[in-house]
Amino acid sequence: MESQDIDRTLGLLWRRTLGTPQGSRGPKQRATIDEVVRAAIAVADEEGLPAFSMRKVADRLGLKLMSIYTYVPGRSELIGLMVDEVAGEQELPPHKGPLRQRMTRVAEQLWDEFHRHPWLLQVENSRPWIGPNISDRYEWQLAAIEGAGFTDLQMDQVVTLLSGFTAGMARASVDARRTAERSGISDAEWWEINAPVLERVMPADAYPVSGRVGQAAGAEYNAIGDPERTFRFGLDRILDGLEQFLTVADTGDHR
Amino acid sequence: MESQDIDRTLGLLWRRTLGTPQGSRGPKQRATIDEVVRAAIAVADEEGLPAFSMRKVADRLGLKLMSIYTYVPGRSELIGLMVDEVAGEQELPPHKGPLRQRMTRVAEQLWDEFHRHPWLLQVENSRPWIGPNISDRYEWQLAAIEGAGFTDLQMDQVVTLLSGFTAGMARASVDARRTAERSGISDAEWWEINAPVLERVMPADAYPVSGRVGQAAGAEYNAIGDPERTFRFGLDRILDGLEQFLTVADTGDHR
DNA sequence: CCTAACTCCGTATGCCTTACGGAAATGGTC
DNA sequence: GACCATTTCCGTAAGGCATACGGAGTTAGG
Repeated sequence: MESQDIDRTLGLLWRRTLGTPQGSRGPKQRATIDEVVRAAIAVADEEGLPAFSMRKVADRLGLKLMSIYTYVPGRSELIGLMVDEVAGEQELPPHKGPLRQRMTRVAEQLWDEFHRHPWLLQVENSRPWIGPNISDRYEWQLAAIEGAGFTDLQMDQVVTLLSGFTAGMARASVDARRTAERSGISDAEWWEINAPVLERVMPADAYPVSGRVGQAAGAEYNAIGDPERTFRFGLDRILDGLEQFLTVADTGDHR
Repeated sequence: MESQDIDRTLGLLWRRTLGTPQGSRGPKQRATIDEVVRAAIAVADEEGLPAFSMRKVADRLGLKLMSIYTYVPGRSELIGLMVDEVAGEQELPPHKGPLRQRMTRVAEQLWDEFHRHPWLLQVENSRPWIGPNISDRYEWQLAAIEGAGFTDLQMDQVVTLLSGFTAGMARASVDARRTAERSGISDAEWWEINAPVLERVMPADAYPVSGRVGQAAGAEYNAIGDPERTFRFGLDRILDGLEQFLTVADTGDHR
């Protein structure tokens, strides 16, 4: 990655603040950066990130492949723009109500976003771009727990805890949904093929606990698991733990 | 995906149980499936999953590209074999000690595995393969909390909670490490390029809470965050929440 | 000894990103 | 009004990828 690309991408991320630096000479662009980003998001929404390609973005805009590179430096930078863009879709209303409700909203908001744009879970962000919507949301997430009794350091850890957990559960949920919708071989067919081998290879007594638990899960919901319910269960436990942490800190056990 | 590929891959996964069905006619294979899987893991360990290719696996074994396809049906099936293989690296010792310690070990084991094989976090498992090592580990994870007072359904949810959370935190940790080791542009250079733009675009008063929290984090550790410490903090809160759940259930408040 | 079955692999197809350079359009400047 | 620097759009090509197909050579069962 070239340093000028970093500069350029930052400029694109903050384009609403910085304005679009239009060199005035040449022909007008036939599309706008916003259209490119929106088209890219549409492609990713429909086909997922592995099938997302520069060509498909170009096709959707009636442009030819290489023209896209006059709008964005490359594929990974475009994905950075997409991530910040969808982070701006949700409102960040002023926080009110008790702490637990606020934290719940933080988690739920991410949960919804991951389900609206499942490809977010496939983004490699070894060097995350710092864009306006990401920044606003982080500020909003921290504000949700401001004044609750956490230290500054702990505030960051709490937000990371909620985000990380939610991402993990959303991944399971989205994978399950993808599996159900999978073209090619249906879920039923897949199990039909798996069953004879697995029965042969997994005798009943080899997996006593998993066998029992799997049966309970299969009886309760009609699938391997119910991701939404698992998300709720885990979130409740985490919130319990956080509240307890604040109580204990309050009575002086925790510095 | 063809149904015969599913069958074949299941056979490969459970090859130690089922034995290797050797058609006896033709020439002997020059390598073994285990060698292929081990070579593939080595490639992924060194270069990550995006750079992982069938050609590199072949090169490492002194075979030509297309020969790999006589061992495994394709790339995604090979990855399935790799996942199960590394799941078998860790011992699953009998559980002892208090519940909290047992659950900690479950989380720590995954934490370690993700750090030993960071590419695990990049695997798309919309249809997860059920292999022997995955199955054994799941049984072991459930056994860790067997008899603690959870219902069968809740046992699955607890394991999912611990796994999902750990994966989320490990992702942050691994990404941070990758960033630090990134070739091309160093972390320092990256911030040097970012800083002037961000200062211009993020005035001090626009992000009061993030600004304060970011400063606290920067002062405490020398980076954006300390993933290991965040993992510990979150895990402790989760374990608190789970213990509290059991206590409350015990006194009859929860059905 | 013959031949079915199997391994190894060369070739080709059709994706992908992106470097490079050319043609055409546009607006500022003389 | 003419010129030209700048910019857009895009054709081409290089180099990567997975994998379908078929051929050559090897092996063991009949």
